[in-house]
Amino acid sequence: MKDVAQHAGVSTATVSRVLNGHAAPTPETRERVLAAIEELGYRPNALARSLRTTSTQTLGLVISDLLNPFFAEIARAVEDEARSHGYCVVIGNADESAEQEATYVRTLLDRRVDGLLLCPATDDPALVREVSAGGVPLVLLDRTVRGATCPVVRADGSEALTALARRLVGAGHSRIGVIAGPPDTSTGRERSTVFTGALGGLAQVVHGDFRQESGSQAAARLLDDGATALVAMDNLMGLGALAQIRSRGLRIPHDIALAVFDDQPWFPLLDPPISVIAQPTVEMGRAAARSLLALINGQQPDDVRLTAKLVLRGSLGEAEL
Amino acid sequence: MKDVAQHAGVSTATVSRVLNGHAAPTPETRERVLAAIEELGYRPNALARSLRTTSTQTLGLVISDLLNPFFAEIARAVEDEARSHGYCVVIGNADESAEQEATYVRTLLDRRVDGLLLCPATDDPALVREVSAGGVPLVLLDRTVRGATCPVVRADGSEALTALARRLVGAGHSRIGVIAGPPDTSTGRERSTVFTGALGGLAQVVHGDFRQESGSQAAARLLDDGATALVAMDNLMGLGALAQIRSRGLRIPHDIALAVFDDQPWFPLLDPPISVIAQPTVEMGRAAARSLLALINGQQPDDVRLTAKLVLRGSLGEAEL
DNA sequence: GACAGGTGTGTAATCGATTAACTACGCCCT
DNA sequence: AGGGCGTAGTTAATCGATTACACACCTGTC
Repeated sequence: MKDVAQHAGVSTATVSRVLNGHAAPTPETRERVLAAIEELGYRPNALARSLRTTSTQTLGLVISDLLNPFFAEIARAVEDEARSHGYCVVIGNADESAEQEATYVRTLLDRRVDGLLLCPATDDPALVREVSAGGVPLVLLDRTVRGATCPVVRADGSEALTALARRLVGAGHSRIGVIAGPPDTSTGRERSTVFTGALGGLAQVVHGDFRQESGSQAAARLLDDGATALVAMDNLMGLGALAQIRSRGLRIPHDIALAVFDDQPWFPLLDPPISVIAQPTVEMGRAAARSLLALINGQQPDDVRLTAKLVLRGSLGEAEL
Repeated sequence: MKDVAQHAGVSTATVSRVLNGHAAPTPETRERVLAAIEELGYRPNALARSLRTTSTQTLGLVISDLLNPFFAEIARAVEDEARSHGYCVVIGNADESAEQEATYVRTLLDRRVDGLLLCPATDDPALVREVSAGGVPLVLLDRTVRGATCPVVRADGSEALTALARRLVGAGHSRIGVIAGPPDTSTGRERSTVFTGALGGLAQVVHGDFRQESGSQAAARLLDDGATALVAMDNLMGLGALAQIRSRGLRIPHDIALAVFDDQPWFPLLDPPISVIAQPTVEMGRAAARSLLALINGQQPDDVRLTAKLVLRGSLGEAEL
């Protein structure tokens, strides 16, 4: 910057003013400064700027699992929304591990992100408290924690799950296997609670960890127990369940009915196409980014609840179409 | 930091030394400082530290498309490797757009990342030159650019593609549709060049843009032209091709043979399972991160070429099994 | 012609860390 | 006793920006 100033025959203050679009500098001064910047290929040091202004124009996003396409899509949406407001997003991948999540949250805070979006790996409010105590704007995404005091953006699957339950019961299924998420995550618990509630006593629940392998194992257990329908509460566990079904040579929907929470582009391509509960993923990401930006600007955004929708495609049997 | 120093009855210099594990401070001084840090919940400001040390312990990763599971997996691998060396990764998503890519690269440079990993959206070496001119360590990943002067990490699919070509010809296919990537990306061009070369004159090539929709359209065109086999040079275009095949009610492999470059967890679940050319995705990401870290440490890492493998599963017809 | 008021720039303090250079304090040896 | 030396800790410069305040200059008015 000093070089630029010297080159243009002005002080660094003036260079800074030109850079930040202050009203002060004369058009001709501005011209000279811009020429010097161009000539020297100068780019301002964002670290120094942020140190001085205490604003990084950066949002932190800590997601549960980058390999889960659901979260990848969320990340993409958050980023789009943030960019359109002049913010940049730093993504941290917690890999469904609470420690790694905490590490990332702290790293991001140390780098002074202006706000933080978090898809918490567990229910435990400790980390959320820590962030709030630091006074950093925080929005929870997809999942919540016990006694959360910050805005939460999530999808509500109750209606869709109830409709799904009704349909399965109506089709005569009496042993329905539920592949649920971890009981210490809000989505893991809530989805299966709502669903099993709607099923009366017909459900058998096995908890997985939102990963393919656990879905496969859970499906194995449920199939061994004589389930005639499986519902996976997450796309990766759904993938695992499918693999298990295939490896046993079972046919959908003839031998086993299947539905999955969270849609993926390849579900319609299976034979039969898989029925799903589709979440408004992109809208969730955008809404979360918007809430966070509002919070940063001193507003108090409300929680956002978007509704998930049941999409029937054939994997539940003739009855559904 | 000043507060901590005061609290512990020492100067900020001593606090800094304790923080950075210098030999100087007495065990008891260290103890007092740590106590003060604990008590005040002090966390050092990474911006200030980086400004002073000119090192951010951060790698930049600009990928072509976060929604492409191939790149998501790469990102995950890069991050793992970086973390194990004490580095943090900032991901930028270029969405296959050269401008957005340039924007991200500049943003990351402005934030003084210690090094940059780039999956270039196009062949154009301009951006690479800009980075190199700035003296920032740079490694290209998956794709290269014309006249690249920096280390490149990629998968070599030549053998697999040649084997695939031989097999298709051997099975009697004479109109083979190739759904290639954009001609201005190295992977887009090279894969189809190698493959069509190995096919003699039997190939018809349509270029897509590494997205699902383009794969679908390309497949439509090729099927209209009477192709009996389709090969998609990327998993998303493969997904599109599959959708097109399904929507026409064609059966694999009876009506049309299909193979896809780049494996995905759900390909084996289709009926029939899709034959693919599998890339060592995780190893690519790790290798790229390692090369970049070596570059940062002043070494001169070689280019890395990992080999992709043909995996036959049934979608090419009886002949293959 | 002096003076208020406005405008464009420069000076220097500041953000929160790191670190070179220096000081103060023992301790040992002659 | 005094000089040399090693060690623990302090002072102050520095990284590269922003910005409050001061200053110089110009214009218009009485």
